[in-house]
Amino acid sequence: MATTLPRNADVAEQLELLADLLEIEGEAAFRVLAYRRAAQRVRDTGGPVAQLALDGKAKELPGIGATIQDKIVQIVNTGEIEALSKRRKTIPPEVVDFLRIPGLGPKTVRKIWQELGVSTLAELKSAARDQRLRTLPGLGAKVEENILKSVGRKKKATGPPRTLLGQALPALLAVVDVLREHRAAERVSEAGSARRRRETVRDLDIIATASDPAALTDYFTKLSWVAEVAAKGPTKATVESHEGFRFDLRVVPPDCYGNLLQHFTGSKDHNIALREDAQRRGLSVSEYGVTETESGKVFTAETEEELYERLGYAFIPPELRENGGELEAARRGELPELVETGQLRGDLHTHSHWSADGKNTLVEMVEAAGDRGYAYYAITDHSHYLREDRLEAQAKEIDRLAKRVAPLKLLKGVEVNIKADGTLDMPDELLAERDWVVASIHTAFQREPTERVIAAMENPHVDVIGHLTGRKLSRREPMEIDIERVVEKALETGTFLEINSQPDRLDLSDVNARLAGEAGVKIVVSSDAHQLKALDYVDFGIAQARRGWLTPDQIANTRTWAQLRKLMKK
DNA sequence: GCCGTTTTCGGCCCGACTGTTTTCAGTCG
Repeated sequence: MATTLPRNADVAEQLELLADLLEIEGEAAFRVLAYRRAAQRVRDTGGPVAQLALDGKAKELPGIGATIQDKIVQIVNTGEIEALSKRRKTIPPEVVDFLRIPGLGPKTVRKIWQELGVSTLAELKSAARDQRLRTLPGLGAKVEENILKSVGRKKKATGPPRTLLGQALPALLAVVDVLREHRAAERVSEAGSARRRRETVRDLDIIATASDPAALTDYFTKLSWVAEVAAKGPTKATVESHEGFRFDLRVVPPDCYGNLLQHFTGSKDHNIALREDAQRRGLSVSEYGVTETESGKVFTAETEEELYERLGYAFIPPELRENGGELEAARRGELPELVETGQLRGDLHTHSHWSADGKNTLVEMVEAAGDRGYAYYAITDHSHYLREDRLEAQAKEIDRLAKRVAPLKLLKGVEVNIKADGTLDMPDELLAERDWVVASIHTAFQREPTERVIAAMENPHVDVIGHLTGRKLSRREPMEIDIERVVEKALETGTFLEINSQPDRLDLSDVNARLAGEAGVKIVVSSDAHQLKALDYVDFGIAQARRGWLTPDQIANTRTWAQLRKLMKK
């Protein structure tokens, strides 16, 4: 029954929990790692892995073998992996939560649980308060202090929340600028998941070379906005800002800046795969250089390009470094030429004061679009604010403005709502008068969203589906959209799919964007701007497209309007 | 548990920091 298949996120969650439980049991580290890797692979896969497992094809995914495939089938059949059910009976549920406390790893958790019989967070707290933890070898006052501090703060127990890239990146780049001003600083760059432009980030990573690393590290920990210094050494420090951002700084000598930047940009999975591959070739890779195991000879790189070349790869753009096949592609010289922000010729999803939630007037928005150098610009105010005479009034204003802003081509668009029953809330004859139609779901997210989207795509006037899954990062889960059926219908009908650039949407996700792109669906990158500065959000949308391996050819609005029209329905 | 231009068995990334220690295990990224 296709409708009851577990989602990839659910499968991954079970694999991760099993890994945690095995680790607490003291299982061999590599088996634990195998489950974690499999979980990550499931998360990064576009289509339903449960279906692949049923078809016996899940084991073709890297990191998933026959054993884990069987366990995924168990989830389909009984709802849970057997080995997981079994261990749940012996390990108290809250003991797993101990792992979320900073400084507590599996070894320590196991010791506390087994030797002191502590099995809930409340018991853990009182054991710390009563100074009973320090009776265990290897544990002292500091651990107790740490537990008392973290257990009280509920949020901390699950780690700091992930922040939207759209909020974190400006803060990160500002700190980078401040560090560049220091006399000891030579080169400073953002790194980590923010440099890879992941949609949300946790730690904000900065790397640097410096004439005096200790001085720069020290300066970093003493900046005025630092609320807490979590770790500090001569070449590495971690601090937390008052806003709650965690910044990591790491400093190395200038001649291995390329090695460091590559190392600290990650992802972890990319680096592990790269190092395993290097090791098979007799090379050991670290942030300081590439060492030939035999001779002990060390190769350092001032740039990432040199480093990847030394290891036998084409340069891999940061957005692709997720161990999603980029290493193999780079080895063969088959990486895609990724789309860039400057290649967008127009914005095809924008709002003005004609939408009640639009913050700027039509004139202001259009002039800003002109300043960006766009060739075309679609005004797609919400359909429900354009009832009766308002629609005509808005159209007239666009017409007047169009003459003034030529050669910028203004498109009379609309964002039409897909209603709960799958029909659109603007009649076809009015849609037909519009140059560009975005159809989106804004309500009744549980009501058969796939069927409704498919119905919308069958409408000959609908050009693109807006923010397909309706997710709001860290606020609203995506709708249960069957992406493969949507992709199939998009190809059949010639409907585009949007990458919505709003920092809390970024919808399509990177995984879905890649899936759609590979299938041949054309993607539109749009700002969905409701105010002037939101026009810049396309930078995030383009980053998302790059993370989806998309080339300019796959992005419809890298084309001229004349070229784009030829791709549209009929 | 997974995987293979040295292997279907025997390996499995690498280094920094912390706390508790007199040389290191555990944790973290």
